[in-house]
Amino acid sequence: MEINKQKRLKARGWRVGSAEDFLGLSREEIEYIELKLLLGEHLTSRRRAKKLKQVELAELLQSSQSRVAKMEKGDSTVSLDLLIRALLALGATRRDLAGILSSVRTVARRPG
Amino acid sequence: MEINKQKRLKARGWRVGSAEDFLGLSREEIEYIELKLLLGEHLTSRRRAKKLKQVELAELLQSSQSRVAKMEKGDSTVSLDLLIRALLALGATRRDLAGILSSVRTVARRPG
DNA sequence: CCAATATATGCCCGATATGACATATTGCCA
DNA sequence: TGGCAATATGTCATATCGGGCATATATTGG
Repeated sequence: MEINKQKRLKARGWRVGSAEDFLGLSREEIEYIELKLLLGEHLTSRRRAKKLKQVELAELLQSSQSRVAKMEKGDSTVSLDLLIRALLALGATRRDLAGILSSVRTVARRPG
Repeated sequence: MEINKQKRLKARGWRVGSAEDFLGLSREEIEYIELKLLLGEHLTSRRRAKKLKQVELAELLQSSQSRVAKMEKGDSTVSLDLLIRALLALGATRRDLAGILSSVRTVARRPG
């Protein structure tokens, strides 16, 4: 687990601090978080592909711009449910979702 | 969409009745429900593969037998979140999940 | 066919996610 | 650099989810 990932996760609300340090996260927890980030990233690209702004997608989903922003960022207050329903609403099929899940998340990495 | 599926879905709490008939469900709604059923079925088989009873899995998940039963049946009060976390807790990886999603659900069918 | 065991269903109430709003931050282009 | 559009973040009330219990219904072994 590299430093960059740690930063990205710690950045948002993931209760990682205090007693239980980051490295104390169990495999499931990590996979779960990765899942969210992954789905969020794909939501962004699907939205962009349709030339929609967050506000417009929000309208489509009967939600709000702020919530869409949180979805795309994998905020801790957003459920997989919402994320998946959003993707479905943008036309993704079950197989598309499968493709997303099996894809490898590319994390920006500093040279060296 | 065959009769069997309709029955299975209507059986549980899916608000399908009254005004909006089953056929009125949108593609997303259908995919969403299928997703749950699919994940639920795989949860059952993973649990069985580990020779666990629902009570035992419940304990593992810090949940209750009744909730596990509902997960496995794709009850409407169960979120994808819970289902996926349960699968992760049983050792499934993101790729495993992807495999599940892309699999085709086999529905029992009467001969003839 | 009967117990015993496993699973399913219904309900309640406390926990958490959600939409909405206000506001801050970023990104873009002249 | 300024100014505007887009996105991000914080907070709150309400709606929905989740654990737990009671009980009904399967399923299994004798």
